Parts: sequence; structure tokens; C-alpha cells
Amino acid sequence: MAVTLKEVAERAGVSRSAVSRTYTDGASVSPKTRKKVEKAAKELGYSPNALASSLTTGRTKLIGLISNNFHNPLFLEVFDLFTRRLQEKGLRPLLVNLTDETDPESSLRMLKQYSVDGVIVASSTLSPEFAKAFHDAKIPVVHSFGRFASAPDVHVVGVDNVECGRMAARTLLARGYKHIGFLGGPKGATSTVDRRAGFMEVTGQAKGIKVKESNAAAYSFEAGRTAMLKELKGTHAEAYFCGDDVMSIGALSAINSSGLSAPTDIGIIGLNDMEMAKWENIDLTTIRQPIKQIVDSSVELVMAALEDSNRHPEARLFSCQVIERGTLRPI
Amino acid sequence: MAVTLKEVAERAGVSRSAVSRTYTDGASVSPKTRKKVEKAAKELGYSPNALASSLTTGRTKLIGLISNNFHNPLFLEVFDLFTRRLQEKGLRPLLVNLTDETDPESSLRMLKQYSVDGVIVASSTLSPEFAKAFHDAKIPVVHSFGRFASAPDVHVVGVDNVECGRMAARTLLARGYKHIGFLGGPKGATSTVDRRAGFMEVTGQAKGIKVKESNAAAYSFEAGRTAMLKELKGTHAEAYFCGDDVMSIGALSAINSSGLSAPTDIGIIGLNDMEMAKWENIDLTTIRQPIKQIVDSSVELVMAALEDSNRHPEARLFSCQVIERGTLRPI
DNA sequence: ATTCAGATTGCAACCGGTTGCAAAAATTGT
DNA sequence: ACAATTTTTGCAACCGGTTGCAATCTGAAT
Repeated sequence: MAVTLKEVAERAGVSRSAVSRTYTDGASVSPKTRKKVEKAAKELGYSPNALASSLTTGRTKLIGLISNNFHNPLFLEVFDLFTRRLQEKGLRPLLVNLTDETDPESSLRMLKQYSVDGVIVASSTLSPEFAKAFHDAKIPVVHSFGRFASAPDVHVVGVDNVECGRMAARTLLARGYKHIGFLGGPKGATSTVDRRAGFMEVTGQAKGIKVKESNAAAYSFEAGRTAMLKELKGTHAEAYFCGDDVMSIGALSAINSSGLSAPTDIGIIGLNDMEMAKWENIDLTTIRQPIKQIVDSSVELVMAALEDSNRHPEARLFSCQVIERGTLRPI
Repeated sequence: MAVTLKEVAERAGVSRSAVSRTYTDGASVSPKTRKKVEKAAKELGYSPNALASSLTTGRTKLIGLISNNFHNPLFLEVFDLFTRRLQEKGLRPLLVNLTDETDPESSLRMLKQYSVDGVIVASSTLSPEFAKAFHDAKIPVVHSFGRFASAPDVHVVGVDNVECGRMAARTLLARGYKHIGFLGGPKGATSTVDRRAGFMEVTGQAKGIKVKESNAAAYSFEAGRTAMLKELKGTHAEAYFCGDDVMSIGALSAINSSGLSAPTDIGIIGLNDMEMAKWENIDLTTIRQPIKQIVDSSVELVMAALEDSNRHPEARLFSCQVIERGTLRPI
């Protein structure tokens, strides 16, 4: 098998502790022994067993990265950012795909078995109870893209979805749309609920505005398309705020198949600003979530929580921004 | 911290071995003690520390999942499938994002440190040397979506890209295109090289066919779009085989921005059949890679390699299939 | 040369489990 | 009831490291 500390010690003619200390920073080793150890280690091709050391140190540098968003292209970007950032910080992502079939209990148990130092839950649709389960198991957890709460149970990093809803509404009103639609994501999702609240708040206060609302079955292309096709059968609004970018693209597809086009016949504003949104054939006006900042902040927060395990739960919010492209008429 | 085996043993009034054996299958424990142990474990909320046991058993059930494809939507599907499958088999994916900046050496070292049982390299563009490095480190490795070789250095699961090239060429010829184009991915990638070879083989044997070729800088939307825009400046072919689906979508976007359309003015056939390809606004004719089979087979193969570590390297190939949609004219 | 503080070193116990082995208990056969 | 098996059990050593502690070494100060 692999080369062990003992073999290196023998070869270098020092004690096992000396070898160990060479690879532990802050430990006291003379330059001379360090040299000897490093030489022997190189010759033998030794690298310390991180798992064995975790036994005594109590730190594995393993971070559970849990998500159920394996169909939303935005999350490929999110995973990219998370893995890069964690790697930079010397942490290792243990990926968990929380499908509908897998029971959360068993995922939790397995993460405990692998003694992850912390957990990042990357999902807007996941129930807060799930994140809370980790909290109860005394594992630091950060809920990324989670729901804002003024007194959160667990650390949350994300955007204020209520404000996103307001922002979308204001954007549509500013462009003079009089009949506007809220085409939300799945009704149960907290993100949908919050965005709707903000949206309705602003539109409710405006004069002479007609609002209609409906929901798609999921944050997906098909669901967005289906929902928009349904809209087009009745009297549709002049512009819609869609649940997210993927749904928006589905909606646009529905609009085009019906012989209409955006923004001429119907305006669309999405949410997320995933990479595809700026593809020239999509050119979607949308509200950008600052995913890089959310990711970086989540990693930073989970590391901080590692240091101080009963750190008080904290909510970090980032502001969104309207990205003007070609699916809303100009102001 | 967490509850340990010792505490359970004390509570149950049995030896530590008894507890250990309760959680090791195949071990000899009487139903009576097992009951006692399970009771105590439940009361204490005990779950065995997988890392500690790996120390003696030599198995972590950790599988390194390495990729550099964090921008190709196909790979979100691939990650979804991999994580699900690995989870089903009781294995845990340790995700590694091999960016251009990260040096492969250090990733290898880190995976060794975490004593992963095996490694799956999921990438078509990754150099075979990289996969080989693991092989040399005596870690079972499967190169998924890798290049076929009749005498492979490491296990490979994927498709025969040469045959894909032939298939694309035949499909175009069958539709009567006389002037056809190979719009490949990055020139260095083995997948590009192989597909080109197959494509040229078939077109070279056909009579009266004019072939032109060029390459995009990457398997990406932008690169595909840019490459196609360039084509459109000169005299373009009647139909193109594009490097992959994302590139195809970029190419289609270029075609549309130029006031042309597929398949009327130009035909496009892609490769992969990622989910987006069947979106109604894309409706891309393409060659399907059976990614589910590739993934399942990769997991199966890595498990087999775990059993028998000096199993002979094996190449598993799956056949592709043309999926007819709307970007090529009918036969 | 002597003293003494600070740096370096090795010993041995420990982290949370597993496992070979021999002793103890349960089962079987007569 | 007794011997021969088979099963179950606990002891103790081990997996690959870390770390508190006491012993040793070093160099500066006297």
C-alpha cells in the first residue's frame, strides 16, 4: 500500500513525531531534521494520510455540498464556483445529489459518518427543515441561495427574493406595461412565494395596472413553455416576470411557436442571469443574482462557522441587478 | 463530539468488538447482543465513523470524480447521473474541478491523501496522461468519455468517435448535401481528431462531394458562433457537422443573426444530444451519446477494478445514434 | 566554564475503529 | 450427562497519524 509515516521516520533516522511535525505547521522542528525528513519523504513518495490525521485533529477538511438542482444550468456555474473556491481554500467538496427518492435522513447520516467539517446546501427549493437538521446535528451549515429570514435558524446566504419581485415589477412598470403577469415557479417554493410578494406589493400600489398570475410546475424549460402556452390560449398580459431564466427560455420558445415574438408582442424578464441568458439567440432581459459573491461568501461563512461552532446564525444578502437585453421593450 | 463505539459498548454492556461486529456484515454476532447494541446505539444516536474504519479496512468508499467540463451543460446531466449512481452503490463522490490553473499533480496528491478507492475522470478533452498518472499511482481509474484505444493504458468508457464522424458524414450524404463542412471542436482534443478522421474517411470515398473544414476554439456557444460567423463570410457549405451540441447552438445563433435559417439555408448536425437539443426553439438534429449507459458502465467498471486492482485495462464502447430533429433537411 | 532559558526531540498514549486468536458459551450428537 | 463441535465473545494489537510531557540539546549570558 501507500508509504507511511513510520517508513519515512526509519529512513530519515528520526522519530515518527519528527515526521509528523514536519507536516504540521506551527510545530517545532529544526531545519536540519526537516531537511532529512523531506529528503526521505521524496525518495519514498510519501504523502500524509489526511483521513488518519483527521482522527486526532477532528478536522477532515471535507465539506458536504448538497443540492437537488441537477437540471438547472445555473447550477453548473454554481458548482464550478463552489468547487474552485473550496479547492482554493484547501477544502474538499463531498457532493450529494438530493434526488426526490433519496431520503434526507440517510444523506445526513452518511455525511456524519464521513465527519464532514461543514455542509453547504446549495438550493433555493430545498426545505429549510433540511438545513436545520444539520444544524441540530451540530454540523455547521450554510444554506446558499436560501430564504432570507431576519432571525434565521441557520446561516443563509442569498438574495432578498422579495426585493427581486419588487425590482421586476418596477422594471415592467417603468416600461409602461399596463397589463403584466407574474409567471412564477412552483407554488410551494419559498423563492416563488417571496418574489410574488414583492411583485404584488409594487403592482398593487400602482394605479391602473392589471395583474394576472400563474405558476409553472417547476423551474424548467418544459414547465415554462407549458405555462406560457396556456397563457397564450387566453388573453395574455403584455409582459411577464418569469420564475427564472430557464423558465423564461421556455416561455420565449412558446411565444415563438405561437408566431409571436418578444419584445414586440410580449415582454419577458427572467431571473438569475445564467450564462445562456446572454447567448445572442436568447438575449434575455433578466435580474442578475450575484452568484460568485454568494458562493464566495458561503465558503467564507462556512469556514468562519468551523472556527466558532456556536456562532450565531447569520443571514447575508446580496443585491440583484437588472440586466437589460432584448426581451423587454425600451423605456 | 460524536458518540463513539466505546460509549455504545459500555452502555450495552458488551465489548467494543461486539459493537464493531454489529456494524460489519459477515461478522459473527448473536442476535441477542446485536439487539443490545442496536438499542444502545439508538439511544445514543451513534453512527460509525467511516473514516476511522477505513484506516484498518483500507477502503474509504470515496471516489474521486474529476472533470474540467464545468461549462458544458451536458456535464450537469453527467454529474447528476454519476452522483446518483455512486450514491446507489454506497460510494461517495469527492468532486475535483480541474481548472486550467490547478495543477494536475496537486489534485493527484490530494486524492491520494484522502485515500480515494478509485477515480473517475469525466472528460473528453483531458489528456490521457492525466488518467495515466493515477494508474501509475496504483489507484484504479476509469476514463469516462475518454478516447478509445485498442490497447488502452487505463479503463476507458465512451463512444467510438471515429464512428461518430462516419455516422455524421453518412447522415449528411444521405440527405443529398454535396458541399459539406466539418466544424470541429478545438484542434488538439482527441475527440475532435477522431471525429474528423471518421468524417473524412467517409466523405473522401464519396464521389463529387466537396468538403471544407475548420475548428472552433472550444466546445462552447461563443466559439461555435464565432466559427460559424467566419464561415458565413466566405462561401459556406450546405451543411455542417459541428463539434458538439453547444457549438451547434452557437452556430445556429450565427446563422439566424445573419438572416439565414436552418435547415433551409444551412443544415446542422450536432453531437451529444444534451437535454437542450430537444428544446422546441432549438430542435437540433444530433448524434446521441448514451450518457446514462456510459456513466453506469463507468461506475460498474470502477467497482470491478476495486475488487481486482490489477485487472487488465479495458475499453468499453457504446454506439451512438442519430436523433432526427429539425436542423437538417429531410432525406 | 557554568548557568539557564528556549528550542528540539522521542516516548507513549490516544483518536475511533477492526480483526486474529484463544477462551467461553451454546449447540449437537450419543 | 458428557464429549465434540460450532458459535460467540473479549483481549490486545494494529491501522496512520497527533500531541502532552519530560528529557535532551542548543546557544547566549555571566
